[in-house]
Amino acid sequence: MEKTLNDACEETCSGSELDLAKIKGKLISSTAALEVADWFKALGDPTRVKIIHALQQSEMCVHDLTQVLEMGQSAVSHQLRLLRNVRMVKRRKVGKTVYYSLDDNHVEEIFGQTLQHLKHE
Amino acid sequence: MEKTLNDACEETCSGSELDLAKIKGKLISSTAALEVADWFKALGDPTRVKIIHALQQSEMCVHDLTQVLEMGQSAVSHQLRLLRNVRMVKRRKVGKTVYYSLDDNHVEEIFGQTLQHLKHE
DNA sequence: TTATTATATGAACATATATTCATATGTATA
DNA sequence: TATACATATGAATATATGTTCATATAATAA
Repeated sequence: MEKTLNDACEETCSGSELDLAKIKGKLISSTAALEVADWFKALGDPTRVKIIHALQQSEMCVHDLTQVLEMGQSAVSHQLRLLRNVRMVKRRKVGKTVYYSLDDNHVEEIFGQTLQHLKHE
Repeated sequence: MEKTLNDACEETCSGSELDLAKIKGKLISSTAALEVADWFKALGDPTRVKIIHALQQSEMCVHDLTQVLEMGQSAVSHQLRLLRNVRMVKRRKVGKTVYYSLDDNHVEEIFGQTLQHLKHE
């Protein structure tokens, strides 16, 4: 009798040791994985990392951010929108100017922990 | 005397309130921002989120991961390489099969905290 | 050696993403 | 009202990224 690829592998690499069905059942759902990924993705760009880091120091208007980051107003604005979409930052309007600040304590925690982590290795 | 764009804005949106030069001086460097971004970027894809989540349950060989994730071997292998590059996972070879496991306690912490965080909002 | 199995990897392709440009929107001021 | 200013946004473009396909590598067994 022919063995299928799966049968063969289950014998060798895991079959007897792991209950794949059980692990598969416990695995995070695709939609949840997407949500989590989108959240981390927001921190996965150097411009946005800088924005978060800057706003950790102080609330700032868009123009200030363009000065601090040395980037175009449009680019900064686009990234702020993305960060707003995942609720990492919020805005406060005063006349013509819009002040941005962090809107998620969790981000500050994670961010600080990760900075420390990456420094120490 | 003409006012430049900057002069004008400094008066209105921040000039008197924030010392931009000081904030700029404290801002994370571009290379550090890139490192941090790359680290978070590794968690910014649903497939890799699933891999991390699965390995949190148990060490597993590549073939097991393909079964649990219901994905092609090549795709899984490529993503594992990426996770290895940022040292989130490590491998252990036994004969033909390669067992992967988490290689970063920090990842587990961050990951768990974020799952909780996203569930609660 | 030859065949089989487990994993890795380069190339190709499709999709996603970041920045720029031009312009729109909203607000204050002359 | 007309003008200037601060920010937002759609379109375009270049680059990055994820998956697939074909194949390479490494280890084992026949």
